[in-house]
Amino acid sequence: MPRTVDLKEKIKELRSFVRSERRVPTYREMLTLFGYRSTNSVAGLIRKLVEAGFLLRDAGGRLVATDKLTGSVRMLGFVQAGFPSPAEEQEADTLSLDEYMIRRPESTFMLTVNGDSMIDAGIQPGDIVLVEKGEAPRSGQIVVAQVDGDWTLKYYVKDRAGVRLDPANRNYRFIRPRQSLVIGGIVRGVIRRYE
Amino acid sequence: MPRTVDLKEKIKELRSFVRSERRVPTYREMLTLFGYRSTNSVAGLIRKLVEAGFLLRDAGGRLVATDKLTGSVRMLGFVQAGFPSPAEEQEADTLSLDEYMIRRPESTFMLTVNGDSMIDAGIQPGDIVLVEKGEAPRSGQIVVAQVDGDWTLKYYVKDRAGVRLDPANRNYRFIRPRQSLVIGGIVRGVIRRYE
DNA sequence: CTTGATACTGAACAAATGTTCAGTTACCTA
DNA sequence: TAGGTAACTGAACATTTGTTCAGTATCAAG
Repeated sequence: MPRTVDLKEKIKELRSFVRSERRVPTYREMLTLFGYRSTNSVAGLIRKLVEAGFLLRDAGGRLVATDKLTGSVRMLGFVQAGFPSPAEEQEADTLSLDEYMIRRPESTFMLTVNGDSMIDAGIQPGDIVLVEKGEAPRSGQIVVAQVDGDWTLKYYVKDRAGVRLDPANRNYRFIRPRQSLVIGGIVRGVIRRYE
Repeated sequence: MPRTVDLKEKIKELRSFVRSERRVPTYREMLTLFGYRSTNSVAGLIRKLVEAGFLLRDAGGRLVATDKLTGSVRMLGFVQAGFPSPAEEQEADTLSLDEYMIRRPESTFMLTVNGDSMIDAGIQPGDIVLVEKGEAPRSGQIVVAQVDGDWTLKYYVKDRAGVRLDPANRNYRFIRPRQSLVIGGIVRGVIRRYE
């Protein structure tokens, strides 16, 4: 068997470049980045990186970085499963939070939550909800809705009497719209930042 | 006063291109994208987009898309403040969840939570915590820690008796490490996806 | 050792790139 | 309605781009 190149180090270098420069380096830039002296060497390496799924070629043949390369966070297991070893860290593919959390960017918005009406659903004041417009809510989903003039965050529930909006807080009662109900959007995700 | 160009429509087109192609279009591509017939027109528009902060030039003079252009979600106000009008939607700048949530990508990991020991802090089973390694925790921060062999998610608290790990659940008691305490990292954020 | 497959070099090439120039067109305001 | 400023056209240019070629170096397996 002939010799094989070690991709890991190259990927690390490439990831670093793509993150800081926000673009795929040119062949000449990869020369110095990877320590080659021929652009043909770069071409060979790129072929491997495409095969491995770190880069891909668009319709025009241009190189595009994938989430596997670009993503911000390394996806790992469960808390109880322990903590990753340095070896595992290097191995783990990265993931983009944007890709993970947002299906339809054109119709998704962030809203800051105030009030504690959804606290038992794990949505606290100050949290940010990702709201997707356009689709009709199903019973049990959390929605941003305008009930009789006031905007609020509640569970959307359909029952025999019609539509009901349930809080996730025992101190509050459910609301049943009297005159108007406008669904602003469905809550697709929640994010919270500490500090 | 001479005429002025309407940037909004162009930005919309450009955002759409950058999102789908994951790169800034070339001048020739912008010709068709913006409906121009001269690359010099494109150059003029690019100058405006750079001034407006949607694009920027790196050290080598290459065009780079900013988060203002690329980001996945539109940042808006509070739930009680109402819902954005279509006009506001067009205006709002976009934001990247990765940039917003993650300071140090190299040392940040995602872990899926199981167990309900932090439920009163709004962290539910199935949620994903963003954990940052490397720094020493301060009292009151949530940490992923190995206490006497078991990995767990708790508040890190320093008191007179030493270090204590507090759950956010009245059904559980705090833990005080007997033999060993390993801090895996500090919880910098929580994300949750519905469906 | 020999064999063979792969990694890599060095040089050349056509195509595509961003920039620049002079000149024309469109529009707002006074 | 006239003037002026910015938007835009059309064409040309030097660089840079990714790709390709033939040939050498390296390494593992038999």
